[in-house]
Amino acid sequence: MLNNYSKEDKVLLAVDCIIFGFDKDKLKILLIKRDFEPEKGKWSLIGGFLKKEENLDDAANRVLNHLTGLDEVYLEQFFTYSEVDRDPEERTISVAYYALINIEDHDQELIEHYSAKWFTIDKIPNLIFDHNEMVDQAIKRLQYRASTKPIGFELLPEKFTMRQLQKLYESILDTDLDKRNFISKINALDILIKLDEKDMESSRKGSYLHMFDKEKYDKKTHEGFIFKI
Amino acid sequence: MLNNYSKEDKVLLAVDCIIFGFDKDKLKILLIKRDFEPEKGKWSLIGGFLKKEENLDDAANRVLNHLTGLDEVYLEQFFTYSEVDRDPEERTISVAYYALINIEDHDQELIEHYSAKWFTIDKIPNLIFDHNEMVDQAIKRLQYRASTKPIGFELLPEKFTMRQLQKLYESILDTDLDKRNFISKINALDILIKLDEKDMESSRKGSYLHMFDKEKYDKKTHEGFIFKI
DNA sequence: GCTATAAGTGTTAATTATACACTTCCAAAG
DNA sequence: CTTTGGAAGTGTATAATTAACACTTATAGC
Repeated sequence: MLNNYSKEDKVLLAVDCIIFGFDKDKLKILLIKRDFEPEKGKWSLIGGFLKKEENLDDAANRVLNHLTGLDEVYLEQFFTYSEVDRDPEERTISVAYYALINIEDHDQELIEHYSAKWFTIDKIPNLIFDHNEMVDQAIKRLQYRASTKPIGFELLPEKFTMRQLQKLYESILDTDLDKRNFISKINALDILIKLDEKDMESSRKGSYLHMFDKEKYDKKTHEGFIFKI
Repeated sequence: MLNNYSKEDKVLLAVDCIIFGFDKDKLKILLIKRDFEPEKGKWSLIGGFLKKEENLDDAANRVLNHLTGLDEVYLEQFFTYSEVDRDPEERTISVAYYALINIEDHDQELIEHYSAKWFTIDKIPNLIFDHNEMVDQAIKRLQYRASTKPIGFELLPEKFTMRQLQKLYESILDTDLDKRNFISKINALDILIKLDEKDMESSRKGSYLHMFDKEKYDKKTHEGFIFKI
């Protein structure tokens, strides 16, 4: 193809994906053992190359679906990494995304097939290339986003207890929260449905289950409501 | 070159740059009349293609320096645009940056040479491709960043009045601020140096000039201080 | 029926944000 | 010399939000 741009350099464009999951009371990310060179055998984010006929969101979804079997997952692009030597094999620019998944949902067989493993975010191993930097930035972005949009629910089962929600925010924000203050803040938002059902796993008394009321949230947002934790 | 990646598609990677300036009491951006096809003659952001031997920050700096003659300008990458047909000429992915410059500083001749023009942000014309979307997102990112980091000063001359600073934040945040509340907030931050010098342009009484005390800000930040407006 | 354990629940104090109006200064006009 | 116009500069009171804090309740398991 000959056109106005034809003398310009082309590059490989990858997407890399930080997959967050929330297990009991820990925020975790899913990593794979890389099975090809360079850096074969090292821990890595999942990634793949952008194809001609797709945009970056599509590519990130495709890559994520390969590993987890999941579709329609929350994904947010957050930064593009471009150091000249970041990949020793060949000049590659990588667009980083993070994904939020319900850790109970993904395809266990696929995970094993890729030798993937969950790591708590305070014990991330050394990763290839600039992937550790990507993880750090993904956590920062997640902290900001989770404070301003109701995306935390993506990491929880459909029905969850207030305590689970609190633990989730504590692990995302890396801080301790006061139980009473947290609950009254959440209640003031008025975007949850409290069920009659109780979760009996965590205590003898049991703990009421809640659901995120997306319709109500959308309606309130439309009327000017701003989510803030 | 033959390697593990050799069957993957390559793409053109561009950088596009939203250049913000602050003129009197208006936030503006600098646009150029595009002088090549496609979309020749239409208003556009400045941009250019990534070269083999540079990273994206370098490319953005290069592109910005071409148009303004400026160097060491505040630049932040904020999003990568990848719709398949965003550029009708050829598949091009674009990484968007915004820049903050002191509007008095740039090279007037270069601006004229490129038929560039400043537009206030509430009167942006129709731009090529997805550039209007880029501008909208740049403004949002600037609003967030200016609330959490002392980057506003990049848009002002070295010496500025409190009123200029207030007008700047008003135009960035697109809101009115109370003069007394604003000043006491800024004073509470304790990161400005008040000079004995006055600016006599704007009133008969004159208005004290201030400077951003970067050293003090860095020291305070190191000690846990968090900038917040 | 006793016990151990997490769930659930309100009030007060402290901090932060908002609302609001008059005086001062000085160049320019007369 | 006096007057005037216009922006600069300044403080307090109220409202809203956030932070600190401890006891009772429910129930499964022994």
